[in-house]
Amino acid sequence: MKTTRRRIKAGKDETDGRRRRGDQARIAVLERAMDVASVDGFEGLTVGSLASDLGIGKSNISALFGDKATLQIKTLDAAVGVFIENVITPTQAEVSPIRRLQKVCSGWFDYVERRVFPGGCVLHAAINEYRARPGALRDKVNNYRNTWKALLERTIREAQSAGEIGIEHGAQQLAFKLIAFQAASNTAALLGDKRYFSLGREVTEAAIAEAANAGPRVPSSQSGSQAS
Amino acid sequence: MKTTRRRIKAGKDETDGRRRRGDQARIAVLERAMDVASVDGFEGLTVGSLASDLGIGKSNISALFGDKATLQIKTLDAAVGVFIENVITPTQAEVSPIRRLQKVCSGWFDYVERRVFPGGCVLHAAINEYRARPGALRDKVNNYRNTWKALLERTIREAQSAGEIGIEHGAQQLAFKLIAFQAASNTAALLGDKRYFSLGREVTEAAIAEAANAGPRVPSSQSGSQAS
DNA sequence: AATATATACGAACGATCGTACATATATTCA
DNA sequence: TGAATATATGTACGATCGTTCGTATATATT
Repeated sequence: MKTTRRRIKAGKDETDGRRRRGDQARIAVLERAMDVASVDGFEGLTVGSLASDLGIGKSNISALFGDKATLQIKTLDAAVGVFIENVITPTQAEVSPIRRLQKVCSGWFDYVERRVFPGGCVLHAAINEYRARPGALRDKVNNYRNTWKALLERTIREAQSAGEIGIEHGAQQLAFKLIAFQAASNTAALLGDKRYFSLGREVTEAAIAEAANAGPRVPSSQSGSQAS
Repeated sequence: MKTTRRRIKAGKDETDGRRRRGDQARIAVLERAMDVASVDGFEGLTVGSLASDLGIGKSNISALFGDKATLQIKTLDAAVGVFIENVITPTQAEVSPIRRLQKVCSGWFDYVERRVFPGGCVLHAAINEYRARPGALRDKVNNYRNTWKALLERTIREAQSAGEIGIEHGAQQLAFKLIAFQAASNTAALLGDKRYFSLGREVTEAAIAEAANAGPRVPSSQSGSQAS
């Protein structure tokens, strides 16, 4: 089931039986590593526990990936690939920029709610783990974050060019809000705060709808003001 | 300098020289542990590096705190104490609920910008580290998060009762937005994204001002449809 | 002065960490 | 066929992990 939920496509050398075997072994390691990293962090990855989880030897993992730093990088790349495949790719067919924006946002909430990764959004996991730690992984995470930022901002600007969103709304500002709602919803989901998670969905839709000045208000939102 | 920036008050037994000595030693350890935890996480705390940083023996730390789990808990408690002292306490004198809300929010941004902790807001650090990891620390972190949530929501409701904010605005919804802006601003600050950090300040002020329907617009953007 | 308590130190333990090395097996290529 | 390549295994190494033990020092209590 996890195998059908996501899949890393095998490498090019599908003719060479040796590399095919190795690629499948690497994929198996990465599938497990992504789940572990999303929960315990990329620094929480250990060759030993990974090997015992998969029933193989530590030295095999070392042989497949070289050293641990490479394993972490490959795991991050693979995880972002899964993120793209689950959140971004399904929305590219939509021609209307604002509807593409709506779809990619609602798709993000679905992706978290479906627990594609047991630790929630792997991008937020990586960002928060390396936000204050210099190194190659932080640079890589920062690049991925900037890519996600750019995608949202570009889509918003396209919607402005298409007249779907008034130009008086700052694209950066709306993108910031959407990213902020995602960050808070991610932790809310994992901490079991269902109310705040669904609030994240609501205010996200409302923010987009408000930018498109045909926007309906957020549904009164005053659904009983009890705290948790 | 850091010593003046924050300070853990010594224990009760100030008469007993032994306990006074031990309390100061514990404080020294915790001061360092808080900084490390805010950057490398509470799981990144190690007795060995902590001891060598402070020029003392590992066994001394063990003797002072018992085991590592206790050290982590004490570090979290101390860090939250610093958070409260820096963000919450200075605002309690303000009688107007909405101005108290404004102050506590702008105080949070100051606290992150001043790097009271080198890793940014220690509460967000802890939340993201333990969001998916069962255990005593996660429960503790969740309680602290709920306390912060409750403080914001309560202040908003008090502002509503005082007529400073219309009751048509959901207290939970506004609190969610403020917390979300904080989460995104925290990572932005630490990743060097100054633009997004200042955007966090702006949209926070705008969200509060908009709730108070006397709210001025956020400069040049976020205008148009004023909320009901 | 004698006893008790709490902090400090140093050495050592078993466990796990990442890594290296020698070796075996599977697959390809000449 | 034999040589070359890539994956797999097992063992071992040094480093660091958290923790324990015995002991020394400082302070308090009697």
